[in-house]
Amino acid sequence: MQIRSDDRQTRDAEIAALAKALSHPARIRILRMLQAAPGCIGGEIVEAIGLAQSTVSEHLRILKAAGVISGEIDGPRICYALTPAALAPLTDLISGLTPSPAGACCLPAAKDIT
Amino acid sequence: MQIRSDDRQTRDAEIAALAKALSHPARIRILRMLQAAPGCIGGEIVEAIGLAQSTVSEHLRILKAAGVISGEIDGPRICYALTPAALAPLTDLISGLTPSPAGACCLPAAKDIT
DNA sequence: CTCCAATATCGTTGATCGTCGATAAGCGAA
DNA sequence: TTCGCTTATCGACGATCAACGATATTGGAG
Repeated sequence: MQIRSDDRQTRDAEIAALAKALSHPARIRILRMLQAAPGCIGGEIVEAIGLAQSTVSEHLRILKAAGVISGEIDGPRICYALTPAALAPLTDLISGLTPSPAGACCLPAAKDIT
Repeated sequence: MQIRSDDRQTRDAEIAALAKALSHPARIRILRMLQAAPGCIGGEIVEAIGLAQSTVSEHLRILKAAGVISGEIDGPRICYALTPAALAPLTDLISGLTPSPAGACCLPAAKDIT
């Protein structure tokens, strides 16, 4: 068994899955809303987003599946909270990217263009 | 004039677009490959990814459209370089997310469960 | 118990995505 | 010029996504 390559592939897929969870404006909005509202939030999100209740519920499900938010039952409603620690693999990748090795690309000859 | 709300919507969409650019394992792989290879890279990506040349070209186009990479023409081939500064809006959002206000959710009564 | 409010789930429809093969375009070499 | 190599573009197909309305489920109030 190839634990090594499987690990690399798995991590790429995991990071891509996290990015996909953030790849919709409505979900970005939800995250910002939860960040701004320290209190309990339930169906207020539905009103603020302006989409159908079932659609917002689906977005919340996606965010919850990615581990970015968590839902706690509070009577008839559900209280969502941010758990951004789940984004660590994504932020680790991004922070590891360095702008560019300057002239490391394409060798000396390429500079003649200027 | 609601420059404010338009700005917010636009920024959410921009952030979502950046996340979407990172939402595929092959594109994550390409970024890691460019990070690891300081020299010029062309069709080597195609071989390493294991997908069709046209598919890889499409992934490169998406990354370039998002501003995450840049392509410099070097004779018949193209040299790609990382430009991760374009990810700033995304990282700014993520770094602004705080884990959770602890018991700020669902008011005092909710604590009885324990 | 019944009723009401909040949330989740189901089924569908239109749009977008990922992938491929085939083909075109650009550029250096001979 | 023509030849060969590298990259981009063009359909086309299947899969996934986003959105909705309608319906089920859950839990408190009366």
